[in-house]
Amino acid sequence: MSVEIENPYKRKKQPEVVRRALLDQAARITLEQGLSKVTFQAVADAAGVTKGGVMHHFATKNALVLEVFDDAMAKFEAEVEAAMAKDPVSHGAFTRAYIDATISLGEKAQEEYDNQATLYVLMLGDSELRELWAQWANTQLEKHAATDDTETLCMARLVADGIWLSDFSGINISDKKSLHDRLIKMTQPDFDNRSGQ
Amino acid sequence: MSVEIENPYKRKKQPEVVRRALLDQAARITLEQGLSKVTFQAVADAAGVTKGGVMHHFATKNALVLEVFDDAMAKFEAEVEAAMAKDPVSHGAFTRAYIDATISLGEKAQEEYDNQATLYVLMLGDSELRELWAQWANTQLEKHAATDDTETLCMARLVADGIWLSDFSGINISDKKSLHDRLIKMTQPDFDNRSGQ
DNA sequence: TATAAAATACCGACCATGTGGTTTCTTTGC
DNA sequence: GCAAAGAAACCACATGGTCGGTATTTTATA
Repeated sequence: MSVEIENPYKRKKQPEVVRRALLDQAARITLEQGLSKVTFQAVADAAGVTKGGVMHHFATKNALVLEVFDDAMAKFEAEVEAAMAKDPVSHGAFTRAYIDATISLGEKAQEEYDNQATLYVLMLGDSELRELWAQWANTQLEKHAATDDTETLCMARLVADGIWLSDFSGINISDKKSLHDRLIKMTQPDFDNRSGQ
Repeated sequence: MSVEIENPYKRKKQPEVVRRALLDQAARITLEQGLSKVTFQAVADAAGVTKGGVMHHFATKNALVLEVFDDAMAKFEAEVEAAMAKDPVSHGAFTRAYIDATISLGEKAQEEYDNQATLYVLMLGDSELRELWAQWANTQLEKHAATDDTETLCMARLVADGIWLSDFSGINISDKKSLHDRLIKMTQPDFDNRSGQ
């Protein structure tokens, strides 16, 4: 029953949990305060470990940021693939999934930090990450060229990106839901035929 | 462009030229290496003055960055207004101008593209600047509500933003020119009537 | 199964460097 | 002469990174 200070070394070792926390906190700080505020100290404090602890998991800051980015990209990819799996229509399936993964409507779980925003903020601030992103995106486009290569579909994806940008910077969009529905309609197989360009 | 390095103290004093060089170099570094590399030292070196010289013009780093941003925003605004002035059609004039100011086609001067990119990179990395940008954009939207408030026009602008994003990150867009033309068509007064949504 | 050894997880003191910022001084131009 | 332009030396401090220590967990071995 003594009030002795616990020996900090005696804390339970749970590398996976700590590692996860470090990535999450680093992502949160990136989003809320910008990449420059993602310091070993800040991440360590946020995750409840010491700087040394962080550096045990991530040798350099670059490595840390890279892993945060990879993590975000993996989540994004998973989200897209999950959405595609549920889509019965093949034409435009990738585009629909991309749109839904990119645009955050009210219904989307907001409690988790915004994964897409982390992704974009990181890549826009670092040319190396930008290349990784471009590589991923271009690969995806090639992969789904058979079903998602029309100009209309490309445009729909670009609108989604634009919406994210507007949202993030705080620019008003009058009716996002309506716009979203319109985008989805644009991805229907017969859209380009039934309505003029 | 950059001020020549002559014997210190003996160089002619040209505060306006130096100031301009500082803003330009800071913008260039922002674009090429990211906001974190914009240090007094780096800007000073690039412009051929000393750190003290930079700080004579810009008391703090925030002030420097803010002025770079203001500068870029002013240039963007000027570009938009110039384009609008030349447009005989009122409906969608702002949107057309916005599109042309945002998308960099071959014919467009590199400077202007760089300016736009600087704007976005800065604001995406700093929440304070983001607010400034949102404020400007929202004001513009209000101002041109009479001529540019339809969902189609909003969408066209969002595509333009999306194109910039793709361009900047290096994602392939098959036929940008064609897309651009399509966007411009979307801004015609009778677009929403003559072709289905 | 017991135990020693090796590997891992994490702490905490330390260091070198670059940063934003201050101050003082010299030069120029009116 | 005097204010502005700019140089140059300086400072405090946060940062990325190193290093050696300590506790826990896993693995090897008997």
